[in-house]
Amino acid sequence: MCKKCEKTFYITTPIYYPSDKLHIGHTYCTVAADSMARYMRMRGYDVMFLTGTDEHGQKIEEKANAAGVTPQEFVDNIVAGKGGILDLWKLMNISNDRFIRTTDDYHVESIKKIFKKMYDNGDIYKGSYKGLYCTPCEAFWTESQLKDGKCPDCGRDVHYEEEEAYFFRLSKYADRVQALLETGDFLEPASRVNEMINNFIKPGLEDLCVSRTTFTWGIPVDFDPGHVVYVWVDALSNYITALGYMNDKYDDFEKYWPADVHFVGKEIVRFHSIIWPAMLMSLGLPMPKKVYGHGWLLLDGGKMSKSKGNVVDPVILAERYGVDALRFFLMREFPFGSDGMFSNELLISRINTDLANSLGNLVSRTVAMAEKYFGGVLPEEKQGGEHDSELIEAAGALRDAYQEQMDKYAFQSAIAEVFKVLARANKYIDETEPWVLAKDETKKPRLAMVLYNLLETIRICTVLLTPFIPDSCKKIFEQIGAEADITTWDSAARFGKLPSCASVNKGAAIFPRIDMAKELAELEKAEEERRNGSSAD
RNA sequence: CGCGGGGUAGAGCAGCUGGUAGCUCGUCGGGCUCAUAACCCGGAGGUCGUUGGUUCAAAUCCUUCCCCCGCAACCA
Repeated sequence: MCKKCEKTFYITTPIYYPSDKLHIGHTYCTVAADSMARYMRMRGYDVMFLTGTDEHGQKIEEKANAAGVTPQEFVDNIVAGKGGILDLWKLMNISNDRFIRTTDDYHVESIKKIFKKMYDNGDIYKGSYKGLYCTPCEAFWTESQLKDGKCPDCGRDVHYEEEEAYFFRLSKYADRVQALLETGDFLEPASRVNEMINNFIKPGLEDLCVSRTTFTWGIPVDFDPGHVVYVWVDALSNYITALGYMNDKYDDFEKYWPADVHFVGKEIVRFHSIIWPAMLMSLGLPMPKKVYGHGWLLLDGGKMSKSKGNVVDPVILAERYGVDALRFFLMREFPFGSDGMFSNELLISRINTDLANSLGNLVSRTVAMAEKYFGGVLPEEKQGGEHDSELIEAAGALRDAYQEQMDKYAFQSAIAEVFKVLARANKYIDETEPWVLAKDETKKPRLAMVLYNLLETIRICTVLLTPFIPDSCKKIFEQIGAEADITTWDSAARFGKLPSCASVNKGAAIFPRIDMAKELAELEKAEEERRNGSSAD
């Protein structure tokens, strides 16, 4: 197939703000995007999976000053330094095709041109920003933000001030943005649409201030160097600059744009569903096909935040339980569109129940029986029997049910479908009682059939779990003796792909059980040490 | 009355285009012994936040109030 005829799929995560180490919430979003990307690759799509970092802005500048380094040095360390963001994604087995940093030369070059183009279009104009200003905090506040008439940050007096600034004519695009939000399934989940329309569109969209003069860590406005470009204009554009829009670094814009989906946290839905479309309208570009606002992981009912000190560190969990176990938990436990409660107890419980008991143990007992009763290679002669059809039908219908959920980004439901079939397989063992069959030489053909059916069911389930837990699935394929050509998406549609004389290779337990009580205690200690350690440097 | 989401078994959730309340975990009892103290079967446990209404029938539709969370304000 020629390059142009290939089906493409472009998926993005937000570009994260490297003012500090990333936590489990960022990991959640990135793992979701990674799982989707792997799924679409398996489906045969030419996938572009982009993630990156949003490195400009006042907060970074302040953090760098406090640390006594330049802003560039500061972000370099957090992004590319030891234990930084790149390392985290490597650890989490993230398969992104590109990684964009907003300090990359090509991006900076593009932003200047994008800003200029919008200006030339008449969509950016010079005006003045008026408001109540707190001098020590260098921040504007609105009347409603004030606490007792004082700065909500430092509690000091504020005063009225005007500052020269550039504005983007967001108001001009209000109707078109509203139409976009109201038609089709541009923004999901649907509940977010009402939120956007009621909160922002209906009250009237005001033009957006898109330049700053109070700090310098940003991309300078080409034609007015005292100003730097507002970080959101800078950041949102990453989705097109990373494809080579208005730069020479890449040349895939025509191929991949518009994006198939932007995964974003619910707090930045507004930027992606209102401001970003308006910017694209101004640039005369097509709209992304979908913005998906996922939920948050909450701790004890509250938001995870650095100031609360209740941030969950994905590195500790991945190192302790395995990357796949953590990836699996995140995708299996929470409905993607809504918030979910995170706890270590829940994590361990899920790993034990699903990965160790249901899946791992099923593989283990099946492979062990194949070794024990047949020396690891099933005989040619087989005999069907009671209970077979139900299992075969369940496994045969699984791919369609799974696909339906995946295509809706309902990862939790897709995985649940797989585990229904795994549970059916465990039940099948009880029904057919292979250990009884093994005692009767004349029943060997029946026994061989039973084990074959189990191996096939495991194979199909494992293919479908591959996007979520790729490394573990590879190990399972090795154990059940599945060659690469029967680990594909197509192969998951049909029961009976394993060679009749399937041969197995028993290995170590893929998902060992975790001792809940012991681990909870040790985890707490590890996180405690982490906190103390990081506050010291 | 700023807007949005939610309050369903001990915990976490589904059901919400109305028709005797379901899933996972936990718990209790039983079965099995191939397997990672795993697997299979069964039981107990809920007046579905509150008030009033519509209906033959309400977790589901309308209404009152209470509570939690989020957004608005650069935390995924």
